[in-house]
Amino acid sequence: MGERRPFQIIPIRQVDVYREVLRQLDGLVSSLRPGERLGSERELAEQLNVSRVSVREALRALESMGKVEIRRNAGTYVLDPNGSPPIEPLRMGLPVDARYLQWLAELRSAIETKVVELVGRQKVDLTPVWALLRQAGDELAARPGEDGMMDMRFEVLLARLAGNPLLIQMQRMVHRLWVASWAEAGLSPGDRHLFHAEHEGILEALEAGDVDRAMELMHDHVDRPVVERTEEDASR
Amino acid sequence: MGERRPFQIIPIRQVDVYREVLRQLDGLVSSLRPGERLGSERELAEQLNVSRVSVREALRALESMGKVEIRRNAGTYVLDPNGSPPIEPLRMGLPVDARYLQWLAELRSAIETKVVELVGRQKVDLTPVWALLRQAGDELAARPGEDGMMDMRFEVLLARLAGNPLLIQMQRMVHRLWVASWAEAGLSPGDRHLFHAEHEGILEALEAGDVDRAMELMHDHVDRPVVERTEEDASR
DNA sequence: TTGATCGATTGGTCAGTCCACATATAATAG
DNA sequence: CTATTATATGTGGACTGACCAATCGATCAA
Repeated sequence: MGERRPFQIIPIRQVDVYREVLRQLDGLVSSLRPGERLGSERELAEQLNVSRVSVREALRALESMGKVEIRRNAGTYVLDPNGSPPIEPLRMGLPVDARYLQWLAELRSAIETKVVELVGRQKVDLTPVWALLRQAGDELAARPGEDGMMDMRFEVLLARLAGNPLLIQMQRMVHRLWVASWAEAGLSPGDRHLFHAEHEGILEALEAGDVDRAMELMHDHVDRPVVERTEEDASR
Repeated sequence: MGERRPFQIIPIRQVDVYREVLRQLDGLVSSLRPGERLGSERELAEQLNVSRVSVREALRALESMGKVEIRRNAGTYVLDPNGSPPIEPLRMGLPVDARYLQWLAELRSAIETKVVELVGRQKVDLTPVWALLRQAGDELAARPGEDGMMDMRFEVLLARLAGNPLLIQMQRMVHRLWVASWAEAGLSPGDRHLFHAEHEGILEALEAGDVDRAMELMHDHVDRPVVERTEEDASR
């Protein structure tokens, strides 16, 4: 090659088609409301001037991110960003054993006590919680066997009153992990009558303005020793 | 159609190729160690007896889940499952303002106080933390301007001592959110000398066995009022 | 030994094709 | 007219075969 270079050689802008498609479709999804339908794969491909394959790969990525739902023969639809967050990032593929359940309980306790603290400090109106609790008491008397997810509903409502969306989201993740893990371990959810009584105790402490006591009660309510224990947990 | 039906018609089991490929590749990834290479797309496709397209879609999903890294012209490699978890599920696209930073601080406080509590209750050896703190003090004296991520390193080490992987993972997520948010808001990280002193205070309380005081110190250390405030935060 | 070259491999992308299923529309039997 | 049945169309799912650009090694020449 000669040393004279009459033309300035500029590297061609290498667009990573897939990334770009993902970026644009992600933006499109954000601009749409939950339930709305994206164009068909063929439409999107044509508008973006890329092949259907690239669109499909991007949609798969969005799907695995939980942002979008792909319905066979029906189209792709935007999901509610507040709907059940993924728990894989937290789970980390750890085996569900007694130790794991203890870790989970500690996590729950960290969050729930914070919720109680925030609710207590802000002196919010607790009437809806009392209403929920009373309804739960009626259900408990009528159908003692039913599950009803009372524990969950109580704490979700409380977290909502705390007014911290990040805390709510985190609670959602931990709760999902919680139910999944207990189901996987095949353990019973516990004494619902005891739970109900403890809920009342926490609420009463909150109403009385005794935040510290409410936090302590919540801590004991959530972070109790796991009944079934494996062999290596003999100590302590 | 006649009412006589000599043949029993059984619906053919329609396997969803993509799901099945994803399932199997996910299992393969779990069985491999971080850094290991999956077979080439063509190999995997042949082994699974599916097309390259299906393999690629599954790999994209695994990639967006952070389980795998696809390197152009080089292959697909298993990622460290402990490496920086995704923060999208927590972030929820919320705007970063003073309120948001307050929420984040509350989340941090929930986790960090729990960490302190666990460390305190287990009476673990705090020598490595002291070592870290001393080193940080030296750095602080030598290069006061440097960042060094001390706050982070201190709390990560403490969380490790607490021995709860779920808590550690959650802390990772919140920390990533924390640094990202403060950077986005364009705020200064704060008085590093003060932080250092507070770290020492927390450690001293832990060493003295005063768990409650350590928790309180950590709470105040993390959940302090945000300096810059927006207009609508006049109240309170 | 050093440097250039060639070829095989790999992920990225594409066009085109076929399939199964769903929905809406049109045709038909009652 | 109604109700049922064909039919047409659109959708995501999957496959094939091909080409590209970058990378890495081996081979070959200076």
